[in-house]
Amino acid sequence: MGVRVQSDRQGKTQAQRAVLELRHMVLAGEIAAGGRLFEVELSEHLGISRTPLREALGMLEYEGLLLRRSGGGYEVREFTFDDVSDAIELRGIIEGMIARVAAERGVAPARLDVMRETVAALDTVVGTDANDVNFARYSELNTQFHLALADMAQSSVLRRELEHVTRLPFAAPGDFLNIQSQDPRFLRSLFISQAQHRAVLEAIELGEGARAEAIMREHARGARHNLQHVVRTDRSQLRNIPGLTLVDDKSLLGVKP
Amino acid sequence: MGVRVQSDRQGKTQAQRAVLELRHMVLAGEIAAGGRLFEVELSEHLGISRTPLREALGMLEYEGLLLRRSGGGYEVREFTFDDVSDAIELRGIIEGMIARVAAERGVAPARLDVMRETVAALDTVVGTDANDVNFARYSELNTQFHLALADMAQSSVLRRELEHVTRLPFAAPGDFLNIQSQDPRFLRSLFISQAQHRAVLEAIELGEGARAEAIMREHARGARHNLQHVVRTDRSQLRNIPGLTLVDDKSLLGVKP
DNA sequence: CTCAAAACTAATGTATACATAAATGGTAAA
DNA sequence: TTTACCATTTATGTATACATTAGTTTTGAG
Repeated sequence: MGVRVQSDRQGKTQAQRAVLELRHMVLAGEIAAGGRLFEVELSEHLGISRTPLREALGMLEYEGLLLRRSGGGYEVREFTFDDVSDAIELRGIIEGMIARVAAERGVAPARLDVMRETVAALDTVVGTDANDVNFARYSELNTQFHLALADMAQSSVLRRELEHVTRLPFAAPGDFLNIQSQDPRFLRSLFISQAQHRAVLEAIELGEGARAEAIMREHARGARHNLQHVVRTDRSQLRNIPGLTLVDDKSLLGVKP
Repeated sequence: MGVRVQSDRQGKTQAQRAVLELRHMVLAGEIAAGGRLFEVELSEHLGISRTPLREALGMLEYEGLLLRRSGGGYEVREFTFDDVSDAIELRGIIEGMIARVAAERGVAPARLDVMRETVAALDTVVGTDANDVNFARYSELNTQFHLALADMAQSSVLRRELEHVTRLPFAAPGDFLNIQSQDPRFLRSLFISQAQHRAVLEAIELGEGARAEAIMREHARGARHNLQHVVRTDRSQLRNIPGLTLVDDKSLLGVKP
């Protein structure tokens, strides 16, 4: 799944390391949305030959960050605000299907235990007061929760598709947790989110497929709400959401305040 | 979308042509599921250097047909019966979301007209009697219908995701239309399918998002029913479904007759 | 001045050689 | 017999040179 942990930085091959570097360059705005990528220039910049660089470009195309041009070469993909919104919702749709399938087919006790432990740990982290939230730990456990969920359907097709969607910047479950906001609505959303974690675990345990699906779809809506909250009240926080620099200004301006 | 038309055969580059050839080799069973692919051997076999061959292998990994091995290199992905089933259902889930979003956001009249014409053409092709079906034309128009639907949400994220899913063999809308069956249940499924085409068009026109979504989800179920029908009554037809050679025998045997 | 064709330059696609890592086979020790 | 180690072979990763295509500039005609 699109989880950007530090250990990814030590890629095994030059191509993999180039992926990390190029991704960073794009997300940092060093190459603008719509901007072309030139192989010779980039390979010199990264100090590698064109061969692994080309491989890296292909991988980033798979991730959805780059587009192939009809005449060859790549450009950085530009997103609209709706794209961001759709990607988040799509994640919810697929996680919803995963949760339903897990509920319908049943889950091995060991896998349920993993999720139970994660949910219990999340409960301790969230606390009972908005000032009582360990954000870093929450983010970590949130990721674990979503990884555990991805495995629950025991379906390589579903896992792979979820992985594909969440490779987009802004589409992974934890991509909105870097927002620095003291607005109580934002902080309160964590409580709601955790309630949904608990609820979907219960729905799966009880074999309630439709309920599980509905909960996960609504769960993703939380990220969409947070996105809208940021756009409306504090746009400086957009820099804390990966990939938002790639969204065109026109569609951001068009978001109703 | 995963539409395999003949014009794809003339790839612009050697890498693209290698993709076509390799895909064929895998789907024809020339390389078995789980089997390794060796670059030097394949490049000699295809008469190209390793460079475009490597590019082609990467593209087929993106399609989901090949898996990357931890020590490098690729192997052909093996599927279970459930994988096939899940892929079909997942397509329905995503097409369902597309239909809902189209209904919710509205669709430009020109796009609606395209779909109206396609549905009308499908009506003439399906006829009123099971013996009165022009299969080749149906298949063509069915593809057009699904392409038109993919465009209707006007969402690059959704279109791209649908494209990704349907790149899998057996997951594209037309992948079950090569089944040669005189069983009236199979033939009748075309009538039902076409009724669903009509219904989803109407739902989108009327802005009925939930209805549109439900119809497309059920629509994909038709392909799952046809798959089960074939497995239970006439397994010789499995060769007419792309990618079924890649499904492990064990899970095929496990399908209840 | 505009447009089309030709010439030139830059970028991408491909082949090949070299470097590095993975896999295989043989041998010795427990 | 099994396991570990080492040497050899094979396969993949990378660099570089060459071939082909795309893009830009220049020139000439109407």
